[in-house]
Amino acid sequence: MPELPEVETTRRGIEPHAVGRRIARLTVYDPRLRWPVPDDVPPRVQGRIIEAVERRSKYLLFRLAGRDRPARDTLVFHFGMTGSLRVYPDAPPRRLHDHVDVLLDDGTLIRYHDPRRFGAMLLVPGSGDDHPLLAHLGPEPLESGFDGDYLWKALRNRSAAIKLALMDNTVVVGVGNIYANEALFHAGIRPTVPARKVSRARIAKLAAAVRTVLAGAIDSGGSTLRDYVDAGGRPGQAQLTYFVYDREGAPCKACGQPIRMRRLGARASYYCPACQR
DNA sequence: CCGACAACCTGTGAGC
DNA sequence: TGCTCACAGGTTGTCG
Repeated sequence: MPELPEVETTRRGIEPHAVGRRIARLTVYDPRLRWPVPDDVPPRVQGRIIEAVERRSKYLLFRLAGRDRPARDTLVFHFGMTGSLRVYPDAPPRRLHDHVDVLLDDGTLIRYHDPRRFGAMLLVPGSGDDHPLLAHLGPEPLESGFDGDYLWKALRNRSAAIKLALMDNTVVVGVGNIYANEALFHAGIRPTVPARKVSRARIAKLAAAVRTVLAGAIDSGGSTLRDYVDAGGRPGQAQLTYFVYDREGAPCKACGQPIRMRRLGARASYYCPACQR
């Protein structure tokens, strides 16, 4: 499910229900996620106030106020491929693959659901900025640190295919397989080109395309291919705007040529042979 | 250092 | 109808 737009859409759906509320109870029904949820997470989280719901990369971060002393901690979720976090005014019956319930003091329930269990939930001290998962992340693509100059400098010595480099979290965060394909289409760059061979001007175009593609997908409520729903259970619409992803053989929306698919690494890569050089 | 690949899981759709 | 296989939004870890 989730690249940056889906996580951000989820964050926006949860934030108004959660900020300022106290966690009444955290229940782990099935701790088997990417890393097993430690037994001490519920007692360490219960009774604490959620001060903010933020996003870094594809991680959703609940900032928890200190219970007695002012130390803050962060409850981190990652959605893997099929994870989703939903808000319910009243708890519905549990379903298969529901893993965690976060019950708030006004009765609101936030429930984590993840069939494939590639997702994670962990409690990290403080802001978590120095945690191994978060410490080495590149810039946020929608913030000011990410622009054509930055991306050119980050890629100018990389021999890997541009699409693989764009999906590298140390270069820029949040760009997964779908939006890497889409951004490269809008920039007119073939996914297989070595990153360092792309001109500075075309890299600038790519940085702009990453931003517009991600921002547009957030506006559309994210992409729903199969599982993804937002915090209110609604599917996204961004998949309706794809130019290349999962469109092998279909005509390019710009020039009519059939879209092609190649595997790069183990990931399907889609491109227009005429528009992308 | 880098790249290639397997691994972690379940569900679904295609093909036979 | 039912079996088997390939593949799916992500990331980590290992090997060469």
